[in-house]
Amino acid sequence: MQKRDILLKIYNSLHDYFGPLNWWPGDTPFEVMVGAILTQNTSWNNVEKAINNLKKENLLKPLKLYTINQEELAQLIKPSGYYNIKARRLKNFVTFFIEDFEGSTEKMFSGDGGELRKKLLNVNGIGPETADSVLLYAGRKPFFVVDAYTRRIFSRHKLISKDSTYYEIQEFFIKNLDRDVKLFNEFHAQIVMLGKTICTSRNPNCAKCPIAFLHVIYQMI
DNA sequence: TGCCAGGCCGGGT
DNA sequence: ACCCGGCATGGC
Repeated sequence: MQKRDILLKIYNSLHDYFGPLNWWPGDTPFEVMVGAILTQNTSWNNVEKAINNLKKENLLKPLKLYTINQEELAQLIKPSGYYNIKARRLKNFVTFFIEDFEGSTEKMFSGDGGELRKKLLNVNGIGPETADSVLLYAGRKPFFVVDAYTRRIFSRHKLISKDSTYYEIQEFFIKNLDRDVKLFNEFHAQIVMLGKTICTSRNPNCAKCPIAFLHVIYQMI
């Protein structure tokens, strides 16, 4: 069986099992980008609290976050953890967003995303996963997002090596899938859903994966 | 009750 | 080029 067919089968199984997930949770592309920074190594549940604090104060807008005092911002996003660092990272990103694109997502995402990705990685506090999340979920550009769940699940099932780099894992998916925004969007969401609901344990013997998913994996190896 | 969550940076080898 | 400590709240 080809890698390509394996991946597609896994995707179809997950999609059948969980149903369409319609990611990313967020009302606007700007909210998606803020969420992408706040969720770094943090559960989404905590991020929602921080985002709600910002919404409640009507601060979830580029210019508001551009002008707000960083210490005040830190207090508001406290529930999301690492709040001092994340306040600084949000400031860095919003400054970039305002000064390079006038706070316009249309301007920001006008290209194919290749140049933008490099610029995003130049913003202190934005690494490869956050950059790809921004590109895929806020900008609808076909960049596959790799996260801890992706690495854990796919290496545990021997589909990638345990110590592959971010880019090696990303290559594995991009090379073996059609470069399609909708597919990349839904696939990553399904992987996170799988990890969140039944596979959060780091125990390598974890056997709580959904039957449909396991069936596909064990059929191949 | 300790362990973990949708990473990333900076300093040290 | 890796490796590692630090960052921090809330849920189970």
